[in-house]
Amino acid sequence: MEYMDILRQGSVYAAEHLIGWRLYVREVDGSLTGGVITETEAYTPEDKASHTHKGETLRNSAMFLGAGHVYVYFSYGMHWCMNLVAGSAGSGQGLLIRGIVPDKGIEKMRQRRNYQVDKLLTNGPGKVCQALGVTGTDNGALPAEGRFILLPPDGSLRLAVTATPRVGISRDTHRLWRFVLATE
DNA sequence: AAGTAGATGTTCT
DNA sequence: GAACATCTACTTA
Repeated sequence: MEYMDILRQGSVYAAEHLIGWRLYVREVDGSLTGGVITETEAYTPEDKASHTHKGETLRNSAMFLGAGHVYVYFSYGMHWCMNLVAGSAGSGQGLLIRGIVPDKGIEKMRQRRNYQVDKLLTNGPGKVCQALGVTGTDNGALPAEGRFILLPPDGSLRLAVTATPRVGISRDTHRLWRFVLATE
């Protein structure tokens, strides 16, 4: 399946089924930086923890652009976090990229992350954006425009996906909308 | 190994 | 003012 077909199914479906896919950013020199998506969280308008729960605002407007767009927001006054927008235009749903395992451009990520040990490079949503160089200027972008690239899982990988409660929220904590890749 | 505090800006009450 | 889809450094055991 194409990644767009997965995103169009909605954020919960996409958050689960994009685990194992590879997310890359194209650098200005043309090289790729990124890796395997290992952790995601889904958000929908019905969900009280979602930025879109109270409708469209200036900050969250990219979440209403429809499947395939990128929503980047500024978190806790310090960090950028990126989502892939899912569902149809106007539906206001997306999935937060919480973690990847780098497999391209690792040296660039180490520099951007101030030479953290590799295990800590991209194991959190703020860390992912810092390592990939994603900021507010990427808000509203489309992968089709070439800066973001999504590739299917490496066929040799055995994918075991686990659903858990989401991290860092205080409302609608009962939803099992965090998905992690359990490697074996 | 586990817990706490501090940084810091935007959004909402 | 308070809360916040976070991260790091520093404490205590």
